[in-house]
Amino acid sequence: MTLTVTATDGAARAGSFETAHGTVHTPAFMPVGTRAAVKAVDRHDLIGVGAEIVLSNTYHLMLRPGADVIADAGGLHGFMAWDGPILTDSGGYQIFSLEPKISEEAAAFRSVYDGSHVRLAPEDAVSVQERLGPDIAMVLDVCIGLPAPRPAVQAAMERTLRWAERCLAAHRRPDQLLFGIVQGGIDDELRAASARGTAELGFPGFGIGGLSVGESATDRNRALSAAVAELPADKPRYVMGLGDTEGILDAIGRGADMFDCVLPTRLARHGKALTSVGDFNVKRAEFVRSEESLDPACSCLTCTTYSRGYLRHLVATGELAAHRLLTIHNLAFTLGVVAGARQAIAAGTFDEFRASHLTSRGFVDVEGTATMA
RNA sequence: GCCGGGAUGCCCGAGCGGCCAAAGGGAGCAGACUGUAAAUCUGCCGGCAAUGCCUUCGGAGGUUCGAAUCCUUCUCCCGGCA
Repeated sequence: MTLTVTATDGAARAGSFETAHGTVHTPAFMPVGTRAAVKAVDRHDLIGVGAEIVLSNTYHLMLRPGADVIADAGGLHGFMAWDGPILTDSGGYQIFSLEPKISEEAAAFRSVYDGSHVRLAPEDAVSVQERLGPDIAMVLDVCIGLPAPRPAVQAAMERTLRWAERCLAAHRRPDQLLFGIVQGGIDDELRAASARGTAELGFPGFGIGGLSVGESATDRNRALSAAVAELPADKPRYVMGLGDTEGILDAIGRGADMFDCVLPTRLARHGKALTSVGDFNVKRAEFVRSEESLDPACSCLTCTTYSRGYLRHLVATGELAAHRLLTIHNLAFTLGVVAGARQAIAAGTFDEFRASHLTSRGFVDVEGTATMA
């Protein structure tokens, strides 16, 4: 599998690659549907908002409803009625968020659903994902939070590399792409070594993980550059878990192609709207009688139909429609920025696009990193 | 008309002589959230020249070193009986 680069602008690039369920155009943002559902919305909403590929999760789905249930339902595509590309995370993020006991052999989790013991070895992550049937599976990596002492970061990175080999050896499905994952914290040398080692294994695509876990934007961008420099140009580079639009544009400017993040959907459920002129809490009393849309520059379902005053009311009263409507908008906003970047790269105006995005949202560029003004 | 219950901060509501500017909710305000244990969490929330002072617990008066808490009375609510 190859990423077809159709345009470049500096280090930024636009292109596409093929999966068993269709083409992914890059840069791409993937809404997160951890449990085979993007919270508060459904496939029609996702299509309406311009999502091309969605993400789901190995750990959660193997527990509920179980990989075999999903396999029997026609895989994730059949189960969740999404016939476009799907990527599943391997459970590596849960190694960070749920802090299982971890050995060279496997991660030993407690189920968040019933407390039972759950063992997840790299080979299990692969076989579960083969049963789930996403177009793209991820290797099981060891994601650690930052800041962390260098020896711990190095150990996680090296184990990730060993696990990547095991995942690759266990991988059977030819119709499924298995991406490797680069670790290494914010240490340039570790990042470079991780990227080199992962690239040598010959994956069709590469996750850059272990970022947006506590480090500064400056450090993240440096680590990103260090990783990208060692990755092949003809394979997609997926920055895992990065979702603020400033961070995404910083990463696109450094050659990243894919992103996913719960931020737009979670913020929506928490009543916060992302807009072209900055983010705000929709519940604010000042919007009680507002007839404006959330974002005058947005053409999503929510913005073309409902007023801020109405949305404020829905959020304030806890109406479930607020979750869907704000989720639709925040996804449309984020996907819109990425689509805008794609067009700007094609037009050779990526820097201007990024600069105007930062300015209107109240950010400034500090040595290549978006920083709040 | 009689008997009984009640009136607490923006709202609901605890407190029932000092540890009360007064629990707890809600509302309001602010903040967090980044490969989802998250429709979640945190802080503020009478006023001020502010390690202290001032004004608050229906109104007025009283008892007490000290009252949101006890007494008298007034007003208004609620329940029962006429």
